[in-house]
Amino acid sequence: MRKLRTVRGVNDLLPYELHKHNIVVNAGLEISEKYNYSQIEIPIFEFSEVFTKPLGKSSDIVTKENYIFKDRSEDELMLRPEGTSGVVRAFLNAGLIQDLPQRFSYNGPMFRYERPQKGRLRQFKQLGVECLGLSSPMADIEVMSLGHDFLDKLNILDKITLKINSLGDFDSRKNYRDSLVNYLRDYQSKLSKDSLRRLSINPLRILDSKNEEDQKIIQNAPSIFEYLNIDSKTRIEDVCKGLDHLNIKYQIDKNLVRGLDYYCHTAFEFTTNELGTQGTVLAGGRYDGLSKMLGGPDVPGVGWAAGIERLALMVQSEFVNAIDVVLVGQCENFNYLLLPIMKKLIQEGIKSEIIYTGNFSKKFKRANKIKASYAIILGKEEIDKKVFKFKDLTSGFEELLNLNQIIKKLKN
RNA sequence: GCGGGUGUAGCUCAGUUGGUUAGAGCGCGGGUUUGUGGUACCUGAGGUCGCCGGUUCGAAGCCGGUCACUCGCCCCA
Repeated sequence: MRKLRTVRGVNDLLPYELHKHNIVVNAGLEISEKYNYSQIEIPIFEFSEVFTKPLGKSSDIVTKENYIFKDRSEDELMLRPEGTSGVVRAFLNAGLIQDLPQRFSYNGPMFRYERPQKGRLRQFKQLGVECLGLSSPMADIEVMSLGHDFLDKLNILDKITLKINSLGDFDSRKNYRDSLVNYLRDYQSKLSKDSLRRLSINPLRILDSKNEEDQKIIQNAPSIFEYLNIDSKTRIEDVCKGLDHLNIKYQIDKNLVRGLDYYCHTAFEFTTNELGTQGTVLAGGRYDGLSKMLGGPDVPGVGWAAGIERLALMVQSEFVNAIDVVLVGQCENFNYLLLPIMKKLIQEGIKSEIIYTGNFSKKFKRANKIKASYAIILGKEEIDKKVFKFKDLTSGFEELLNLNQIIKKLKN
């Protein structure tokens, strides 16, 4: 038979892998809930505008990485490449603007048509939080603290660095952008091909170029901090102050830029160097203009998204699928007698499996393989005496007991 | 979209300058064991050598193409 395969960059998740994903998701949802972020679920695809308007025409996510298609009614739809736009759209649709602030958490698959790499897939999962309706820098600090606690819960904080920057408000950013472009124009001949392209599309991106020549040029480039107006400047100072109060370590990275148009002011990334080039594990920032871009009223917002696959790669945890007890009968007919026994055990919260086939030898081999702790054995002798043989598979000790006695022992 | 590396059994990998029937370990099945597992021994199954084409008397190994994986770039979580 010819092997069927999955679509490139779209992977199966087998139990031992899903196990780590679940650790990540559960930790994220739990800590979010404690911070009073309520779980929300939004569609996996939307009208394309939901994403194209906020993300910006210059972003690759919109121009070349999208999964766009038309449905039977000729509506142009898009598989979601990220979560924030959809959450804000849902928030606006539900009229929750009447009841601010709103705090949401979400998790689920996102889709980007990219070249797959380690920690980067075409269908990948994100877990994120959004805090809507608070313009105070306190909200920025809050979501970063939440992200920090999340990574702490996963026991990977020692491998993580938090980098923050301010992109300023719209005016500051515009002024800075102009002066940066002005500066870079003088070096046009020396800039890398990629950066040259970015010069007209998204000049801020040149700041985090990995090209060595570019790096040299950038070193003497004007800094965003020189162009922050008072409001923007105090904001980033307040954010730093808050992090200090929480004893959260961070680095100011003036070259940290966000790729998506809707970001402003605070931008941050939790990164690791354990995952090769895909080091960003949780990232976000403030997006005060997003709601307006979607056609809604001005609503300030701040949030982040974390890559579940990337975090799962860092989590240390082995998948052990052990079982409390197996039930083995002497012959196939006894399986019927074992069914209600298994049901009872399961009702008592005891993980059980009847081993249906094979002779005793085979059944015990399987019991061993699936890491069973105990076996309940039912043969002719036991039926005559109206008991079960209960075996401790670690010690090999066997005794004749009735079901209630067995349950008592198993629950100890 | 661009560049590098890789592709042999379920998994990890050998396979000499191209040579006849492609191997190992682990795992899997059967047995030694007709009421008892782990250990040990015996034994068996499992391969279009990613795919297509070319060179050759002969290709797992060489050449071209293609697909997939992987690392980096772009981009991003």
